[in-house]
Amino acid sequence: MRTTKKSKAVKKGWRTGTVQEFLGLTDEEAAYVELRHQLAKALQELRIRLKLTQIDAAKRLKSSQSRVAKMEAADATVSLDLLLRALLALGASPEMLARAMRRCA
Amino acid sequence: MRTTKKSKAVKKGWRTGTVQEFLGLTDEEAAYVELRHQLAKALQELRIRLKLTQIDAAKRLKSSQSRVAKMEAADATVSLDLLLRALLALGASPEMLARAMRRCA
DNA sequence: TGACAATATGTCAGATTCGACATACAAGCA
DNA sequence: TGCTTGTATGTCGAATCTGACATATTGTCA
Repeated sequence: MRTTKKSKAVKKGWRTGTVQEFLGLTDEEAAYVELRHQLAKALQELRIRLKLTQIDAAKRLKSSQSRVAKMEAADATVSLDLLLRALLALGASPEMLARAMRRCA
Repeated sequence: MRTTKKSKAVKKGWRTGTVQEFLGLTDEEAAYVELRHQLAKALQELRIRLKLTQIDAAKRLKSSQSRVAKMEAADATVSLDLLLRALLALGASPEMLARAMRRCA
């Protein structure tokens, strides 16, 4: 939760804390979840930049529209493995992946 | 194959070409394989830096020694998913992951 | 409003990956 | 040489992940 959002919430009397605290996640688990979200976002951005629909993307990935939607939503049934392979298949450079990872820090 | 190695090989009359060419891999497939290897290497380096045996590491990862060995060998039965979770569990920072990715480029 | 295109969600059988175990191999030391 | 410790490899039942399909939701334009 960003600080700005948090302080506003505090003023309004909300109980605060990170999602991590709320769910009782360890640091690795939190990092893992964050990583998935960053990669999912990167995938969506890349697809849109390429002006592809999810169906177009699915064809390139030899997958289905529904799975592409789940990838972009970082659905629990989607592995990091699939996310990374999808990014590479759409032509993401290692640079791009590295940048996405950095965002997690 | 690094250029230095290649030129030496050429002098000795070896037929050359990348592993990628030889196996007929697409760019994404090659990148995927390279990524796995970089992460596997990073995992081993991290474990050794922490002065852990594979058995110690396995305990922290709630896995087994054999699987740790396979992770470090980038065995085909090990997913990127597992590799990344292992790295995070040993305390690798997103920075460290990003650096490993960069090495692929 | 209705019709259409894009995206999201639920489900499932088949494929892949998991931890665990057995066992083989390698290096160092008595 | 045998013994010990650390690592590598093969296998397997159970768990997870995948593509595909059906269907629901959302957004946009006439």
